[in-house]
Amino acid sequence: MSQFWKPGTEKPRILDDEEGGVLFLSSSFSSSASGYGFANIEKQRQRLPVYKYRTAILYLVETHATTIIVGETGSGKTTQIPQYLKEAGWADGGRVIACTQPRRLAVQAVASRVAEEMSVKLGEEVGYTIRFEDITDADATRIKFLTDGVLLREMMDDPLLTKYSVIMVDEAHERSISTDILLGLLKKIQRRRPELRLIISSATIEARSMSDFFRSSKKHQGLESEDLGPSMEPAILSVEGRGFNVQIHYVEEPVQDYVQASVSTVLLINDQEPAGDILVFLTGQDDIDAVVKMLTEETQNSRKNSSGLIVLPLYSGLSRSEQDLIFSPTPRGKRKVVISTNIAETSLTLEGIVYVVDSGFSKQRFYNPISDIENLVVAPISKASARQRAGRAGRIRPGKCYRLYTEEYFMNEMSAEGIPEIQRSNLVDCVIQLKALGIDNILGFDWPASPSPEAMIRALEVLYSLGVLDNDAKLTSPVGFQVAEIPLEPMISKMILASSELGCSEEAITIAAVLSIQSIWFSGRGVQKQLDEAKLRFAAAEGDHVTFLNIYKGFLHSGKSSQWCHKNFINYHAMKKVMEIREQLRRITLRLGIVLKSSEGDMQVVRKAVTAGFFANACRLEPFSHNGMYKTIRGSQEVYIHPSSVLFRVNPKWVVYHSVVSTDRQYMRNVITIDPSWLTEAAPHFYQQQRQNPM
DNA sequence: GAGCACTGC
Repeated sequence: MSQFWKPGTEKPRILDDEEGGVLFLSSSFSSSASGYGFANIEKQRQRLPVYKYRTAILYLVETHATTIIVGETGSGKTTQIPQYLKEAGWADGGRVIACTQPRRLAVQAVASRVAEEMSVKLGEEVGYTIRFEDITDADATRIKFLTDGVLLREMMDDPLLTKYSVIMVDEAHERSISTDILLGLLKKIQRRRPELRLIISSATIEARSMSDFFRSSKKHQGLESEDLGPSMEPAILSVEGRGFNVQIHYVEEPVQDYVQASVSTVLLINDQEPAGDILVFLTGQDDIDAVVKMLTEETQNSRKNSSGLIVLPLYSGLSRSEQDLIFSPTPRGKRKVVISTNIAETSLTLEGIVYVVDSGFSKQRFYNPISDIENLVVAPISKASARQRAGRAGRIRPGKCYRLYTEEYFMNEMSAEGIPEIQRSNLVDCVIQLKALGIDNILGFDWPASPSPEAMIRALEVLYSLGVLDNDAKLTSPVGFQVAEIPLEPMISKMILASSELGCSEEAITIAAVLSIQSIWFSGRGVQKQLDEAKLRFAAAEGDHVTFLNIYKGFLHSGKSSQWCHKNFINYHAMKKVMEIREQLRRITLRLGIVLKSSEGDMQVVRKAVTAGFFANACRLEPFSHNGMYKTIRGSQEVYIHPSSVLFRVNPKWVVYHSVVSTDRQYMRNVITIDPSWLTEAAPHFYQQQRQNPM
């Protein structure tokens, strides 16, 4: 192990490689103090790296329709730029400055921070909107933070987003589906509203390609070069961050087994490096549990330094209390080692990390439009992710990042950016959203990154079979518009609409709410057996959906008690979320004129309603199958009932599923028994067509 | 016999 590492080249900053084409403005643009009160906060604000670009930013926004700001974390761009814009008058005359984030937590955190800096009450001049929470005042709010998903929803009522003068899209480098749709739509809006200003902000963006995207609107616009109005040429500005230097180490030879290599590297750091916590990036729970186990054994068996290690796993499936351990301060003389998934790359920030070990891999979603199945596979990360991971070591002082791959691999083989989510996903949600916004030519939509035509066509097919789109691929009335209005997967929305006619809409919105969250079960480690036993208490012969109804009934009966949840291995926070979504759905369905009605225990109509939404996911048990193999009716794909389902090992002949998870096999999650005659009833042409053209 | 991470009127 001693010659295992070679020190990487000393680099002044992590983000120095190949950000070609980024304009770095000279300090001659630096502005002076703005003269706003509250000396302490004002001083703090002035110390942020973004401050010296204040005048430059305002100048660029004034003169360019789109400004692209490349800035590392800690530059202060998210909190400061909206304030600069407001100070410069962009919120005068009742106009609003918007700033979008991909995550709810970030929206709340940033909004509170800005309200505090401006000494205003949150929800007045500064507000935020996320699902279930609108902390804004229609008359008073001038700076509004929101998730990009909420802004997309706002476009359904106000397609040109007329109340906003400037829209800042933050974290654009993450390239989430919502961000990409939003960018495509904002570019369209810009042609109709030349006065609208866009700021695209991002950490390690391929600024050039984003700029190309916004520039190309010019050619569509024909003659527009009157002297008035902003330049359509996007401006690019780079702002440095405030992180500390992170020294990069590479392995000399490719590692065979990154699990083993992570363990050795952690022990090596612990042996040879001064105090400071370690963060290890692996791919998933399996890897993580393996490394935790190996390190824990090492700690217990060794009389050496490694006894000072506190080893903690981190992934989203952990319970709240297990996650809280991560944030407790490291005791003196000890060293914390956090073994994490990608969750620590963007969603969670750990303080006190000085060393990062990067396996070079993460689990990523890939969608196969032919089989219509999303796969979760271990894949190499991008350079942008590698930098992001390394940056986690430089938050409190200079740190080190140990990459479990060679420098040659990083330089020559690692791709610069990850594949945008929109090219790795099922597009049903995305297509219906665009249709609802009046975008008829989906295939011709101007995307920052185009999804594959196959995926697009598959989405159109599914929506057509649901009766959401007509022969001309236009939204049907009323079903199409109603499905688009309900903020759920279209198949779930269709189930709700069908339930209205079947007289079980109360049950349907409960099922819809449960299917919309990850899991309602308590996910602790080492409680598997108790969890299985608890599940049996609610299990229904019809399947998981009916089981959810039993749980919901029990929860209500207990007075929504957290102890009841605890006793039954149900996640109380998840149940609270179910109640919130259900309440939202209740309001929406009432607005759509759906009468809420319970089937009073008749589960046959409930199963019919599920079938009406999910007929495309119908499966039949293979005759003579001894291992529970099913085949999908639509594509003859081999699938199995997931072990978490109440129908696991029961293997009824006909089922529909909610989703498939794909590991070594394709597992159906959330399964319900059906009668095959309901399929032709629910979707006659879909199943007729299937018979004629078996796929 | 098994789960990357987010998110929505």
